[in-house]
Amino acid sequence: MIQVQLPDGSLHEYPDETTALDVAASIGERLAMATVAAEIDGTTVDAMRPLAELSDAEPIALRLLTTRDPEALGVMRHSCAHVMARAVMRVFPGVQLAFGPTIDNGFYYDIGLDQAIREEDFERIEQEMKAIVKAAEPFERFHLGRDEALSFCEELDQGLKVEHIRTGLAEHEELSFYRQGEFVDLCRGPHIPDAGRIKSFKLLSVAGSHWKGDAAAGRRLQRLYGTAWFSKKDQKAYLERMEEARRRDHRVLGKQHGLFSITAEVGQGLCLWLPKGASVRGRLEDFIKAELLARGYDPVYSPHVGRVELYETSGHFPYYRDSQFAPLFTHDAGQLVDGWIRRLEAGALGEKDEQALREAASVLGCDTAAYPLQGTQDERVSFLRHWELTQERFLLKPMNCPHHVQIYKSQPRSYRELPVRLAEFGTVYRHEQSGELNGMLRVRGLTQDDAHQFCTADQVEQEFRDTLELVKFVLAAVGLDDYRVQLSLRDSASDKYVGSEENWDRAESSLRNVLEETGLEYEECVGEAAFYGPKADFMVRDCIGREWQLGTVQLDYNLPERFELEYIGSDNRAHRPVMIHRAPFGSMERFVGMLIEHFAGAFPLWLAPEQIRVLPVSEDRHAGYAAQMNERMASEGFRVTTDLRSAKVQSKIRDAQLELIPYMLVVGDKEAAEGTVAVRDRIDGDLGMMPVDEAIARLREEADSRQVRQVVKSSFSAFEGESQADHEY
RNA sequence: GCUGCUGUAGCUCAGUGGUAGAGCGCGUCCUUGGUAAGGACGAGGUCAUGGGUUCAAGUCCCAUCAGCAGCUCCA
Repeated sequence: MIQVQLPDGSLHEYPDETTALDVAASIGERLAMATVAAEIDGTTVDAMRPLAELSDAEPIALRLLTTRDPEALGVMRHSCAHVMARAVMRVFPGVQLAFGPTIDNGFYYDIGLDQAIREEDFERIEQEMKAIVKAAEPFERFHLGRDEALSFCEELDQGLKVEHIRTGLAEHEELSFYRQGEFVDLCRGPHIPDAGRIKSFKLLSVAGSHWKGDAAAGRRLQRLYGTAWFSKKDQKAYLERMEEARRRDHRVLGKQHGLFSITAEVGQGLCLWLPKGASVRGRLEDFIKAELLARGYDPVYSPHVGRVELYETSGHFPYYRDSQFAPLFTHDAGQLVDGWIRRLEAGALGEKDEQALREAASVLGCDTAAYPLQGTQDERVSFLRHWELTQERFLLKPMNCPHHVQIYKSQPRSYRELPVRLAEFGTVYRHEQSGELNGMLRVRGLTQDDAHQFCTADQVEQEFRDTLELVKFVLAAVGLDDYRVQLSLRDSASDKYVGSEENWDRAESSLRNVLEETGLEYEECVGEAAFYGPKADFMVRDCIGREWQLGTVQLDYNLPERFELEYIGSDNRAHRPVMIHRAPFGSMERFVGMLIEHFAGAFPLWLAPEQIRVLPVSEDRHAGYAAQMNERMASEGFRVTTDLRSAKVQSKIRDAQLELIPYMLVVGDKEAAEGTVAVRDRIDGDLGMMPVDEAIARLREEADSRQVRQVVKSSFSAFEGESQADHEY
């Protein structure tokens, strides 16, 4: 007999072979039906395995995982991945199984297959999956020793599994498998008792991947993504959420509403801010700038390029070379010599090529007569470097700090003027891998809302507190109030960090103190800090629950050292300041991209590129009064246009609604006669006629208080079918 | 960067090796209207680019460029 303790504390006795499923059945049939897996000693396990096999504890603390538990969802999805793999093997011969894990909201399975699986094939695979689910065959676990397991996988012709046992699982003496009908997979589990527990699933996409994530090895796999749920309703809600996210895609909305443009003509990852997008950005920048001034920042400007030496000193140029635009040389031979050095250093230069480079450099005007062709690699590199140092080399700046450091150094600093806070909307260029580019969210030219604070170690805490307040204030202005902070700390066991132990301790506890004191949700990530200092990243949740990593605050003990920054302390001696990098919103590109998705393109009044549209009822009779209203609104500081097309007012309203203009002023005979306007709100519709002054007061109040109204539609039903625009925003 | 998919009018997309299409938008004209689509006519294309196969290529093949999804990366 075994003793089992349930979460309510009750103790029960069961025969030796009892499984979690048996326990559930002993409590009730419906519970057994709903039981998907079990939790013993905090780990999720198969419900169909004998409990005695899983734990030696007396009693065994058992928690049944039912369709209500999130852990159960993961188990079921993993089983669904097996079902999918089984179905794929039925449809396509010669499938090599790789890995099929659970991910957020679903699962995937990586498979090797010569033939490309296309979305058109999903239907057939899903049909097979349905048949498998309907047959509701059990998942059966069994174990094999290493040798048996290897020959078993070889028999099954699953070469990737063989390799995985040999490499990834080299230390496992015994390997577990799950059998479901004709399908057997090397797998740690756990799984659901039988396939019938999968109530709803759908294949979502297929994409390329690599064996063990190693692209260099060049072993391509196909990754099939799917989702699965315990009810059709949950799945439908999930798919609707996905659809909602897709509908908000800033790349689509940005094009539709003329906010920004990224084209091949201009260059990959290089964003053009169209007038309307520039307007939104301008409002945000003005707003942030005003805040910075109020908080004691000094705005500065710096050029878009800087001498390479700056970034060599900072250490970034060599380290991030691959993700930077190539340096600019004023000498024709610059690029050539640069490539030459890199080839030498990589040891990838043959004698013949070296001779050719020498001649070419000479043709381009670099005197290589004294080049030590017979010398060591170091001697040759140093000859070239010496020449390079006599040349001007520039870099499109990949970050603003070196320039700001130079501004700090432009005069001697006293402790009395600290902290020095230098702020700039600084545009930087990074040559991101082409596959990483994504609309405005990942670009190659971006403008950071950057600032560098130079302060003493005891000022760090206050500076961090101020930055948090700034972030809070600005995020509130755009209706974002759900965010958390990821605090990255050092791993005290490692010695890769610069800066004194004492400074780190002090800084880390300062950051933690401030976070505690603000009551912000935060998590500590030990070992995630940069080598030069701890950092705090802001994770913001938008109105449909997606999390965005926006800004960051980073302490830096490295650059002050490398650039030999100093200030004169009260003791009349030189001290090294601490430097704080902070870009609370990351980049304007990313922030505005996120806002487009957050607002689904419908910006609040204070940010809307076009705030008001005047709609004359009759184009020829009311054009004069409309022009008068337009002028009045413009003189009150609103961004306003007038729709002078000879269309019906209904049609003009429809267009303005679809263009997400916050307010429409309908003007006709009545309004012209009485000096009023009929106000239509994008959200609430017709507000009726009112005196112009009242309309102005109302809109001004909304804009000045930066009110954010109706960020998200509560119901998704409006998006179904063709009538998607009905009363939408 | 790697893998897969895609590239046709300003936008969204049809298009079977044999004459280039639709809806929306745009222009002109008619219409002058009261809170989500008035009507007629019209313009608009080197089918991403460059090669190839073929009597014939938007369609098939190769390369390049770009986009999308994923992988890998992100100071």
